[in-house]
Amino acid sequence: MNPLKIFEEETKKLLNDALQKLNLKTGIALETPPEGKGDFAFACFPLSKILKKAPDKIAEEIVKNIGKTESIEKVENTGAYVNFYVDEEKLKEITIKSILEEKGKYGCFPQKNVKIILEHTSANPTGPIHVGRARNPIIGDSLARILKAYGYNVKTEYYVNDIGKQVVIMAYGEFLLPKTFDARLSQKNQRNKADHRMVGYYRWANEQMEKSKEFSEKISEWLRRCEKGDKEIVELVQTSCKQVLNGTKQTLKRINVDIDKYIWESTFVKKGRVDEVIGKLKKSEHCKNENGAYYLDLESFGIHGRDTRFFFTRKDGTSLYTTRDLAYHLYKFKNSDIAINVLGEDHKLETKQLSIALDLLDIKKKPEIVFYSFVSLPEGKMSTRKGRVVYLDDLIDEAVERAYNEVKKRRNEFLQHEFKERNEEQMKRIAKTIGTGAIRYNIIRVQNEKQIMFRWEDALNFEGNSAPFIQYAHARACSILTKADGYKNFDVKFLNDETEIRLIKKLAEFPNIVEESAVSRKPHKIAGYVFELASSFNQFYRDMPVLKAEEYERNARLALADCFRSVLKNALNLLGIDAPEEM
RNA sequence: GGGCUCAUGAGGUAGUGGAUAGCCUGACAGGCCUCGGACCUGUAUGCCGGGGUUCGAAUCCCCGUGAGCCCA
Repeated sequence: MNPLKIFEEETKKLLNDALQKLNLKTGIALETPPEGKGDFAFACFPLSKILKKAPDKIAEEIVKNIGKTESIEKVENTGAYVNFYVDEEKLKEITIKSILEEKGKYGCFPQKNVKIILEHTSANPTGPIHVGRARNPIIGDSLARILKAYGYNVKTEYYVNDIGKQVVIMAYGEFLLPKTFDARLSQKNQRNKADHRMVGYYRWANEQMEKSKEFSEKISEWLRRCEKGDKEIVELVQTSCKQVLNGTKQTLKRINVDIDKYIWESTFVKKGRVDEVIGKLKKSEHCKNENGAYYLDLESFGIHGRDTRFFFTRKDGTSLYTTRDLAYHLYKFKNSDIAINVLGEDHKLETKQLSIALDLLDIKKKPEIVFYSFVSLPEGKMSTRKGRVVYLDDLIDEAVERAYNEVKKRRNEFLQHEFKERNEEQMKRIAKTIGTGAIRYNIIRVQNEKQIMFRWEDALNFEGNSAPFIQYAHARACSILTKADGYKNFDVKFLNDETEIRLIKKLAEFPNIVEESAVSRKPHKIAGYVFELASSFNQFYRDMPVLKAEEYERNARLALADCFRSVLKNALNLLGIDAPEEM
C-alpha cells in the first residue's frame, strides 16, 4: 500500500470540490511545501490572472470553501498557497501497519504484465571491466531491480560483441602467442583470472599492429573471414571471448550483478537475421550505393556532415556493427514490450542512426536509452589498450580490504563491552558487504549524465554520504531489536516527537520514490532517499531512548525501529546493496 | 569545423517554473561518550557570464565561455 497516496487523493478531492463551489476550472497540481507548512500545497498564482484578483485572496476563499474530511486535519493559507496538513495519527497508523504487514513487499507495486528487456554492460570482451565503464552494470542492475519493484517483468541481457576488430585483435594475439607469453604477463599482473590474462594478448597485438604493416593486414584478413562467418576464425574468436566473459561474470557477481542472458552478436549473422535486415534496407528509397557498399542517406532526417551517410554493408557485402545491432533490436521487440539500453555517451550517434533505420524498416517501437558519462582519471579517459585504467577488480579488492581493517579495529573496541567472540569468517563477510556497497553507492548516487573524476579517496569514502553510513544505521536498528527481544501491543499514539513524526513521514514516502525512480528511469533518486531515511533515523536515535523508555513508549519505538530497518533494507536492495545486521 | 551532454559554497553533489536553494567532505565552534563514534547541533562561503519568456527562472529559450563525448 502507498500510505501517502490516500491522503493525496483526499486532498485533491477536497480541493476539487472547493474549486467547483467557486466555479473555477483548473488542473490540480499539488506541491510539497517546505517543512512546517503542511504536507501538500496548492499554488494560486495562475488563478489570479483568470480571476483578476490577488492570489492570496483566492487562497483565502479556497480555504473557506474546503469541506471536512477524516484524513486532512487542517487547511490554511500562507500567502498565495493553500496548505494541507494530514491527520498525523492516521498517517502513523496506516504507515506502520502497512510496513509491518507487507515487510519485504512494502514499496513494491502490483504486476503490470509488461515485459522489459533491459540491455546493460555489453562491454567488448577484450579485457577486465574497468572503472570507466563500471557505471554501466551498476546503473543497469539497479534500474532492473527498481523496474521489477514497480511491477514490470524485467529480463536483463548482455550483448556480446564477438564479431569486430577488437575481439579479432585479441584472438589473433592469443593465437600467435600461446603459453610462452604467460610468463611475461604474470610479472605485470599477478591476478590469475581469465579476463586479466587475456587483456595481455590484446595489448600485445595492438602494439604489433602499430609497428608492422604485415601484422595489421593479417588482422584485417581475419576480420574479413570472421565477418563472413568463417568457421575456424569464428570459433577461435569465440573461445577467446568466452574466457574473458567468464572473468567478467565473476567480477559482476562480486558487486551483486547477475545478468539473465548473454546474447552473442554472431548468432544474428548465423541465423540469417542480418541478411534479412540488409535486404529490407536495400529496398528503402533512401538507400544508395558507393563502390558496392550500401548506405542510407540520412540528410532528410536532419543529420548533417559526414554522419549523413549511414553505411550498413561493406564493399564485400559484409555487415557493420550497427547493422547487426538492428537485427538484435528486431529480436528484442519481438520478445518484449519495452526495450531499454544502458549505454555510454559515446554511442549517441549510433543510437540515432539505429532509430532512423528502425523507422525505415517500419518498426514503430524504439529502444529507450539511458546514457551515462564516463568515469575518467585525472590524466584522461581510461583506455584498456593503452593500459591507463583502474580495474573494477582492483577497486573492489581495495574497498573490501579497507572495510576489513575498519571492521577489525572497531570490533576490538566494541567487543570490550560486549564479550562476544570475534569471528574471522563473519568479519570478512561484513567487509565484503561494506566494501562493495560503498562502490555501488558512490557510483549510483550521482546522476548518470554527470561526468565523474575517479579519485581513490572519493571512491573509498566511508563517512557522510556513503553506504557504510547507511548500513550502520541499519545495524544499529537491528542491534536494538535484538536486545529488546521482541515487542508487542504497541500504540502509535506514543510516537509524538518531532524526530519520530519526521521518520514516519519518510517511511511513508518510499512507494512514491520507487514510482518516481522507475518512471523517470533514474536510480539515483533511490540513493538520495536511502540517505535521507538513514539520517532521519540517526536523529531519532539521538533524541529518543528506546530500550530505556517506559513500556508504552518502548513498544512503540521498537515498532518504529523495526519499520525503519525493514524499509531501509528494501530500499538498499533496489540498489543491490546488502543491509548488514552487524558491522 | 559540425552535433550531443554537462556547468550550483573551497572540493563534491540534490533540486518537480513557485515559499528561506537542500545535503556530504573540508574549515571553525560545540554536544553526546548512548541503545554500537562509521553519530548529532551550530557558523561561514553558492546557482558560469549576458539577454529573453513569465505574475514568478538554478530550472524553459537564445547568445557567449569552459569541460566531456562523438563525427570529421
